[in-house]
Amino acid sequence: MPGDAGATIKEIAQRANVSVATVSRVLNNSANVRPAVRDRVLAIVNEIGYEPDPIARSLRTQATFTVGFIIRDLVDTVFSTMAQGVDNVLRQQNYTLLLSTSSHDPERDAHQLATLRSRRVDGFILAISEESSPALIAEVRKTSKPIVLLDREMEGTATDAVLTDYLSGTRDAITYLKSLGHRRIGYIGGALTIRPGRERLRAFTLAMREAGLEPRESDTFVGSFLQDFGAESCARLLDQADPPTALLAAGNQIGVGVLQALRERGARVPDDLSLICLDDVDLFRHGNPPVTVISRPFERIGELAANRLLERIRNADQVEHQQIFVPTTLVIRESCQAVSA
Amino acid sequence: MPGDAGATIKEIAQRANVSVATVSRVLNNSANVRPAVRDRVLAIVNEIGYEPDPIARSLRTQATFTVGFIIRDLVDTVFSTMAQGVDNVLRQQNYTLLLSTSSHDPERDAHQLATLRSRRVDGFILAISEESSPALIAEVRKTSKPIVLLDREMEGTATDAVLTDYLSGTRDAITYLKSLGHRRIGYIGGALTIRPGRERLRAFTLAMREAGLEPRESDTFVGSFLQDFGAESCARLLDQADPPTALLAAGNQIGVGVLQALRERGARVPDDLSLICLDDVDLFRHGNPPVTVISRPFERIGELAANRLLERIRNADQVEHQQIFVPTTLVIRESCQAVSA
DNA sequence: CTGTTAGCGCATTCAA
DNA sequence: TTGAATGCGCTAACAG
Repeated sequence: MPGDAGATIKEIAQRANVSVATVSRVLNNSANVRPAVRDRVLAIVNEIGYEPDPIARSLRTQATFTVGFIIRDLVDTVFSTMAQGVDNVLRQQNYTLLLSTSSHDPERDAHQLATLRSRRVDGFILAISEESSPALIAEVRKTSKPIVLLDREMEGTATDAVLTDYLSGTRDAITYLKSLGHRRIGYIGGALTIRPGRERLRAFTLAMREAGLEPRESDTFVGSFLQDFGAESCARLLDQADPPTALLAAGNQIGVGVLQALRERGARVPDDLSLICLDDVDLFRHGNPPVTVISRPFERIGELAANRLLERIRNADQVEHQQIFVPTTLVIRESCQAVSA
Repeated sequence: MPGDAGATIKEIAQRANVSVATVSRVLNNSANVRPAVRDRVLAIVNEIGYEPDPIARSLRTQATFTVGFIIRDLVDTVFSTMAQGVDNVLRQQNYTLLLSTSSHDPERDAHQLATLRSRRVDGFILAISEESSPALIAEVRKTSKPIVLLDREMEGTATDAVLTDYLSGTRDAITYLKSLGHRRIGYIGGALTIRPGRERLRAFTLAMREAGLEPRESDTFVGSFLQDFGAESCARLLDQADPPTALLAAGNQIGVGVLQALRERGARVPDDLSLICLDDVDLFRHGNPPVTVISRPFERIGELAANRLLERIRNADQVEHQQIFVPTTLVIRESCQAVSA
């Protein structure tokens, strides 16, 4: 009897001897309903465990109480933890999360965005894989629903964003390394086609100069955020006749690759190379040695994005688009040491 | 003009000089429609980029092309990677994933299940945090939609399941340790209230006996899957006057806790303790030393579950409930060594 | 304060 | 092969 289909507003109305309109009113505790009637209806609702059909409701109201979230993948802890943050607030606010991954493919980003749009989600949180994909930008423009970008920037689109301030933590990292006597500091980072790639490099360069150090072109590698790139770049870095004494791996998978490369050639951290990684994940936190990292609160970032989105959904007439900045911090562990020479 | 709302079937009908019924027919390529008419309609559909409203469609058909997935959290790589697997197949089949976490709380499991049910998802994939929660069981029973359990068992519920065969890998692990000369092998595992807790312990015990070894009660710790429990148990294990020479950490977070405890007391792997962990995550794969693990294909498991669910959704009249078993394998790395004595 | 009515966009029965 | 009419379950005018 208590199958999925459930009772309808009509049955409640009959049982309570009122019209469906009245039932609807008490259900949406709107307008004026005589308390006696209200209670009577509510009693019946509870009795038969009535639940309004959100589909029918959505058809009428054009609101679905759902949020679409697109990320490149769920395997990377950084993204899945952000997703956890998003879910934390959505769940608490009775929104449902429609999650979908794009496999680092901007075409898929666009396609998933279209799909979620057709599903009439009330808003989007996007951590797309390519900021300047025309298909994607077109798709974003088609959407009239609010969008919050996660550490991304898209020119000419009306979006809010939660952005990481990489400079704060990077500056501390460079200062720290300098205090240990390091002068040559290498850098391995991802593609400049998304904000993290650009901004991390910019932060590094700026922090170096502020510290009176000039980053060398031969010590900085910019390519992809993937592990392989980290490994290759690290190998090339160390192949130099006179390699740097310290390295900033600007991406957690890059860091994994670096560790792998180091291990393969029997180089030891921090004895042979001082290492700082960006993004604090299990491997760095609990590794041997534990790796000093530039850290940011992934889960919190997801929560901020979700909160921002819900605010805008509820307050659609806002004009100003917000950018929320999240600072990074240096967490010192045991992967750096003073230069001996 | 190309807002979210979009055109309706009615507009198409007018433009094509046919009835809405006919448009609906070509859209669902059903029944008999004269080719000429069909082409005319399709042309207009393409021209104005019409997309049917899934909400309205769902209201009518009672199908939503959505799947609800409930897991305890997205932070643990094991779960988020399974979620990736689920998404892989759903996305490819034009289903949308409604994801929701329960924070290890069976009440929340039940609540989220109710929420997703009320959203009329076409089916569920569940990795709940407590198999015998009455609220949860009640909620599961209320559902007429198909359910696939992820490494869980619920008595008296009509569900399919994708189950891990822990014995295969565990047997190899014990055999391997025995071949290295180990006789005393410790075990740390999670609560017996969910299948992984029970089944891993059973596999361990069985494998030990098959190897002619008797697990000692003082060497086996069963409590929770969390890191803290792993750390505490490991400490207590090593506090023994004559501790075991090898340890099976039956859970990835437990393994993290073990590593942490080991590190804190300056114990080295594998010199002071041979270690095998269950579930292959970054920290073990790329740690120093890399940890020998019992491994299973997380992403594949998610895919299997999703495929199974879609099959059942499309073929609702199946009677037999399937259990799909996924084997585990031993991946030997560098965390075990032969006993010296 | 409450009931009647219309319609959200679509699929589907029944006639034609 | 096609069209007219009905209703999925609900909300929102509009009357009363």
